Amino acid sequence: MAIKLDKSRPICPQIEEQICILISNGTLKSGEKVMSVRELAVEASVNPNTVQKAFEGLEEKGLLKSVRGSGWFVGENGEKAKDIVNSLIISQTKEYLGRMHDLGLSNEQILNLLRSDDNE
Amino acid sequence: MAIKLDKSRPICPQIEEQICILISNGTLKSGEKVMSVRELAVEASVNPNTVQKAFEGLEEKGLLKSVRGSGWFVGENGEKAKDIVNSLIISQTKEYLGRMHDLGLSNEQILNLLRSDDNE
DNA sequence: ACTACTGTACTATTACAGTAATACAATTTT
DNA sequence: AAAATTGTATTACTGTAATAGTACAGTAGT
Repeated sequence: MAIKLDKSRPICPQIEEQICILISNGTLKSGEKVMSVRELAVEASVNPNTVQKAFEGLEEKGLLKSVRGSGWFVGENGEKAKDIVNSLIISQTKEYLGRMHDLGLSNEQILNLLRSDDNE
Repeated sequence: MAIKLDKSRPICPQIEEQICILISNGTLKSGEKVMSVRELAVEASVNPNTVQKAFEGLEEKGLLKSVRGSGWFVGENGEKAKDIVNSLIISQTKEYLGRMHDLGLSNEQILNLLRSDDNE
């Protein structure tokens, strides 16, 4: 379960996002146990408190549930994860398009830019 | 000179970015005087110190220059602004594509998504 | 039972961005 | 000359994110 983080952005939501992705694409399955708070903290070179907070956020969303003393487990509602990932895709795309428009690009210019980026 | 800011992100670099755009697209011309630190702070509902910091950043980049007691003026090198805007476009596009890949989208899926977003 | 692991809770500390208020210096305007 | 406006500098405060350290509670394996 590799977690890659961008240290220049808030870490907690990034952890939530990554786990959400792993659930949505089936890498983490319903009922499955996930890495412990301390374990993931070491792997991601992050403070256990930060991981704890992220897991609690995912619990509120119904993606994880905790069993005290035993561990954290993936929730039963796998579709929820896909919904969240989709909304992330949409919101981040809107944000990106807005920025590009601010920077003076038309929709067509944006598409051309992305097409050329494919060939790198 | 309208400045629109996203309060959920660091303000200082946003101000720098917006001014840079205004210079690159010719809204602000070489030698022209820009709004005063205090004036812009009021217009953008932001602290004067933050504007001051942003202007100093733009001075380092050669886009603005200050005359004590008189005001801030647009520098002579208009091409520099365009270069900076272009590098912003490229870096933010790379970042966006990276995020979308993390979220499980292929290049083709991203292009389709953006094409459909055009028709909103 | 014991040990090791787990989640949970709490306080203190650090770092950073932005705010707030004030004072001073230089130029422009009147 | 005086007043107003500008840039500049300094200090203190606030809110937030993350770290650090510690302690406690529940579970699992031996």
